[in-house]
Amino acid sequence: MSATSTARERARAELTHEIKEAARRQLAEVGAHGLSLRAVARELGMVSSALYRYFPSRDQLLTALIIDAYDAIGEAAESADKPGEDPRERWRAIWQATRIWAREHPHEYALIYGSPIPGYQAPQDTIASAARVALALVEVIKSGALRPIPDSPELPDQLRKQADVLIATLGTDLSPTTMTRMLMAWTQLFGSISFELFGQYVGSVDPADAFFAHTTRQMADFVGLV
Amino acid sequence: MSATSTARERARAELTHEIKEAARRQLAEVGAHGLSLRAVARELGMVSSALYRYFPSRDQLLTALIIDAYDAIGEAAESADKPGEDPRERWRAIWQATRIWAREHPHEYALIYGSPIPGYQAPQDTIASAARVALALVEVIKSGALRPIPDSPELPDQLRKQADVLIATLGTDLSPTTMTRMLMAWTQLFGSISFELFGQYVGSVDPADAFFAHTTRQMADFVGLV
DNA sequence: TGTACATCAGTGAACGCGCGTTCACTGATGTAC
DNA sequence: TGTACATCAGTGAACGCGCGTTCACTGATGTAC
Repeated sequence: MSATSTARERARAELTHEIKEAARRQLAEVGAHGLSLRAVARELGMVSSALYRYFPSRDQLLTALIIDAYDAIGEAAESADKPGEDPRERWRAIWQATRIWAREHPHEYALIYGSPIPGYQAPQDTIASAARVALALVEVIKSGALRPIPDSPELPDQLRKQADVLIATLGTDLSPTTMTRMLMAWTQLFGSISFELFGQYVGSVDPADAFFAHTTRQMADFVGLV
Repeated sequence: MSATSTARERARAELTHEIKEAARRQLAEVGAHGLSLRAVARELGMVSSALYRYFPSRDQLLTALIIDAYDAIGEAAESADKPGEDPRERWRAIWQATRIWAREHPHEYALIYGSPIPGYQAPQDTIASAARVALALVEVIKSGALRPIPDSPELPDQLRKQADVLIATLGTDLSPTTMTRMLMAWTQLFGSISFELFGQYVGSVDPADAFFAHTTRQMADFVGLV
C-alpha cells in the first residue's frame, strides 16, 4: 500500500524528526561548525553510522536544519499576522513575532542570519523559505492605503531596475520607491535583531525592547503605513 | 636598555604580527571555529607548541584578531571622514569606506559582526574598538546644522533613558531623538552590509551598490543631515 | 671589556581526544504469489 | 492465509585524520658585575 503509511515509514519519519531535534540541541551548545554526527547519534543512543540511513552527510543534515529554521521564523511571522486588522498593528505583530522567535531560538537564528558556514553552499531549496518574513511585510504594505512619501530622492538606475524585477516577480502593485523602502525596513528588522542577539547593543540600547518597538513604528512610518 | 628595543623584542613583535597574518589567512579558508593553531604554525614553518610563546591559547589569538578587526574597520571609517567637508559627503564617505572594508575582509567582518563563537566570551578590551564606526557617525551629526525632525513619535521611557545615558557618556549635545535615529542608522549600516555579504540580497538587490548608496542618502535624511 | 649567569625562543615527542565516512554484517519488516 | 524472497534499519569495527595543550630539552640572546 502507498497511501497509508507502514510502520516502517512512520518510524522513519519519527526518527528523522528526532535526529533534527537532537541536532538543534547540539547547535545550541557548539554552533553550526561544531555540530557533530557522532554527538547526535550518541544523544539518541544510536551508532553514528546509523544516521547515514537518514541523512547522506553532515552537510545535508545542516541544510535540513537551515530550511526548517527559515520555515519556522517565516511561520512565526505569518501566524502573528492577522489579515483584516489595522495595517500598523499587523506590521507590529510581524516584527514582534520575528524578534521573539529569534530570541527563543538564537542558535537557529544565527544559523540562517549569522556568518555563512565556510565550505557550506546553501542549495536553491532554501530561497522560498528564506523569503517568507519579507513577503509577510509586503502583504501588509499592499493591504492598506499608503501615506504619500514626501520628496523621496530619485532611485538610481540599477536599484530601479531591481525593484521593477521584484515587483514583477511578486506580482504586486507597490511603487519602486515603496518596494525599496520595504527592503530597507526588512534590512532594519533583521539588522536590529542580529545586533541585539549578537551583543552589539551592549552599552547602548541593551535591553532592546523599547528600541525595537520604537524602530518598528519608525519603519512603519518610513514605508508609508497610515 | 628599555627605551630602544632589543633584537629579541623586535623579533618578537614581528613574529606576533606574522602569526596574526597567517591566522587571518586561515580565517578566510575555514572560518573562526575552524581556526587551528597547528595550521597557523605549519604555515609559518614552526612547531605548534612554539606559538604558546606568543599567545597563551587559541582563544587569546582569536581575541587579538577580533580587536584588530574592530580597529581596522574603525580606522577605515575614520580616515575616510574629512572633518570640515560637507556633512552629507562625510556621511557618505564613512558609509562607503565601512562597506568597502567589509567587502575586502569578509571573514574578519564575519568574525566581528557575524554569529558569536560558541564558548568564546568577548573580553572588555573590545568595546572601545567596537564603537569607532558609530562614533564617527556621531561626529558627523554633531558637526552640522540639523534639519528639524518632523513629528517624531515620543520615545518610550526605557529608550529615552538609554539615550540620555549615551549622550552623557559621549558628552555630546545631540537630542535623544537624534541619538536614537543615529542608532537606527548605525544598525541599518551594518544590517545592509551583513545582508549583502551573507547572501540575503541574492534574488533582490544583489549587486547591492545602488541600494547601498540610496540607503546611505535615506539614512542621512533620516538623522536630519542637511 | 670580558665573563658567568639568567632569560627566553623554539623543538620534538607525547597525551588524550573527537571527527566523518565506509563496509560487511544481522535481524526485523514488508511484498508477491 | 502462508511461505519465500527482497528491502531496509541498525550494528560494530575500522580507516585516516586533525586538534589543543604540556613538558623537558637545547641553544641563542641579554644582563650584571
